[in-house]
Amino acid sequence: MTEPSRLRSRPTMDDVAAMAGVSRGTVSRVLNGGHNVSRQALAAVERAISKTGYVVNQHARSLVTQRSGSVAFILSEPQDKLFEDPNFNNLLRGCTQVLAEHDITLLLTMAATAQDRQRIGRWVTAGHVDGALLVSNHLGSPLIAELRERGLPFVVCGRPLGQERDVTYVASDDRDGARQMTGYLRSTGRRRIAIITGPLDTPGGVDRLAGYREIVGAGDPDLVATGDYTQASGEAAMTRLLSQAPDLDAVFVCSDLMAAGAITALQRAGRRVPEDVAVGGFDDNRIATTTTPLLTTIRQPWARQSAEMVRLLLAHIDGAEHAAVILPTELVVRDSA
Amino acid sequence: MTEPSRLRSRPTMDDVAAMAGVSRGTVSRVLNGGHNVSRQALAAVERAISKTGYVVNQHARSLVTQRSGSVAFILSEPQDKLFEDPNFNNLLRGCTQVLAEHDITLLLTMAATAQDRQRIGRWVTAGHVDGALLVSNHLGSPLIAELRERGLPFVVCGRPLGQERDVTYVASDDRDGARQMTGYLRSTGRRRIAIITGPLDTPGGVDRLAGYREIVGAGDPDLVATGDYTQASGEAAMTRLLSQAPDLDAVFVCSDLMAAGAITALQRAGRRVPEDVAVGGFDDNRIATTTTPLLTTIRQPWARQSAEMVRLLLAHIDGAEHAAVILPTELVVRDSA
DNA sequence: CTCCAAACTGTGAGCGCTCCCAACTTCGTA
DNA sequence: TACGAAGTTGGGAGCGCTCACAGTTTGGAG
Repeated sequence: MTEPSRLRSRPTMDDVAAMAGVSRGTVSRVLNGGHNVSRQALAAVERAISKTGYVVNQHARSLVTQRSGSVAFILSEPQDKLFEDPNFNNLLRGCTQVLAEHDITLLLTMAATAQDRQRIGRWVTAGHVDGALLVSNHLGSPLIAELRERGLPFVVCGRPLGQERDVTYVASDDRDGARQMTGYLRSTGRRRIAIITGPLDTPGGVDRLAGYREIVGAGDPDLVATGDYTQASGEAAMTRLLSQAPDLDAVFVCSDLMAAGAITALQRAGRRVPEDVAVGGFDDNRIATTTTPLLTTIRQPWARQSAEMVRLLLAHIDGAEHAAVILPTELVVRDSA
Repeated sequence: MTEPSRLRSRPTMDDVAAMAGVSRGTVSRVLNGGHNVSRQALAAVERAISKTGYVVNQHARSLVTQRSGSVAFILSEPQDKLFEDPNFNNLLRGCTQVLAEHDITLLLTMAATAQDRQRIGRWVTAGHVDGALLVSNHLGSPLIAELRERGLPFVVCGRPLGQERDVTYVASDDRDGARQMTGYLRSTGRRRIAIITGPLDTPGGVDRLAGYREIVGAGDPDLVATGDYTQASGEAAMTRLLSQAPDLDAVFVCSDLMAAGAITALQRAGRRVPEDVAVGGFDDNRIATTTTPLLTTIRQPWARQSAEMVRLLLAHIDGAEHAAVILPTELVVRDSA
């Protein structure tokens, strides 16, 4: 039997203190900013730290500070979608970066099943994280209630349908974005404007549909199809629309990824984009500039979104009240409409 | 000033013990399997736990057990690639699942920059995790040396080029897979077989190229191009090959994602697949069944790969010796070759 | 009825750290 | 010369838990 490596016990503050010829207290002060420590004590401690290879024991520290120095990024979405959708990418990158500036680590966890959710609920409450960023919550997601009950600070990305009261969230103005796009399509002379929505139990699903309806009115049900934000679903939905309403001359697709799929379907059906059918997307992520033609879309401010989420979370951890932030969206005109 | 929620102190074991009318020790026993606890004590404690909403404080527990109950999944790859590549998805899902069976949480962290790596190095050593799964390591990745020095158990996914000694890793048999595919292409009568390799500082890059060369010999340098596993790079590499060697009649593309790009490039150049040019991929992930034509490829055993990685990591945490596991690959014939 | 093993329970020590307070230096100034 | 302020230092208490060990109860065998 070899000695398990984790038992080869790491140096503690006392070891460092002894080597530096100072007390534990002084070492602690050095570790926490070095205030009120003399020049030579500081130097001695730093030398001892690098000689011993000392690293603070986070569990001991957290036990007393009641802070872990990490926050969770909780995704409640089947993994496939996560990995296909560039928006998550943008959001994750943004949050990681902003948090790193505060020296806080972001931990990504996935809650695909009810069992996962339970494990994560216990996990976050056990003190592993100081707060959580909740992404991709469908209507009635039990995670919100669970976290609230457990008293963990959290911020939701997107409007938490039916649970807006007393939760902090950051959303982009989906409804207005949809209005802008639909209005733009109409302003270019299109009259049979279809829509491919996201899942109707997500804010991006219902709010963008609502914005669209504000412009076109109740409209023709044959002009409405629903996807699940994946490229394949966009393609399928477009095919469906084409058979339901062959005379459509524009389509507002509620995500760029689905729009890419829709363009594929249109072209396969022999329709020219934008001559025969104008296509508008939503998101303005990487994929919008790789389609042929380039996608006219609504820009979501991902960087601001991440920054706001982190800001609100940190504020919330420090005891701030609940807040909701709605970020403006912007029409980006390219070639597809 | 409101009271920060984290200070609204959670119930402790003593609270539970008091309510249940037992001692701290008995509560601890219940929490850790419930052995040697009388029926009524167990019931009383469980009632008290649910009434108080008690959740163990992981920091306190870890401080004494020296175990955190989580392991890190460390990705050293720019994020874009991560999110584009379905292989990571497969691997991540597999590992999460197997670890969950052991009630261990998987934490995903990304080490894109040198600064990230440093932060992660400190982070893992601070005791946040009991071990690490290292994914996508390029030649000379400093993370391996760093983790080894810090004494953290870890398992590498794929052969760690130049650092095979004393590190535990799980790889699939890249070389043999490449031999199988190249041999198959040749067996169907193809004579000008090109290759699009992965980056040559990764095991998948060099080993698959080596396998290819075992079959075709040193070959024509015009038949070799290198990509970075992204779809776009596959498309670009194929375009390059087509101009260097217009007479090629087959191409072995070292990842399915790149193969999808290559097919696009070929079709745009007016070559029929597989009639004019046969295309072989590598990975057999989701994308292989969405291309037209369906992709002939080499199956990597992702589920076994994840299971083996977790098994070895847990063993290593428990003090086992270093080990290397090579998993067999398998040819899957579909329509593209 | 006695005794011993087995089952169960309580308690103190201690994991490695931060925080606080008391004590001890220096100085500059009255 | 004396004295307070500011800077610096050491060390005790305690965060919430597990673990070892000692003590208590129970019950079956002798």
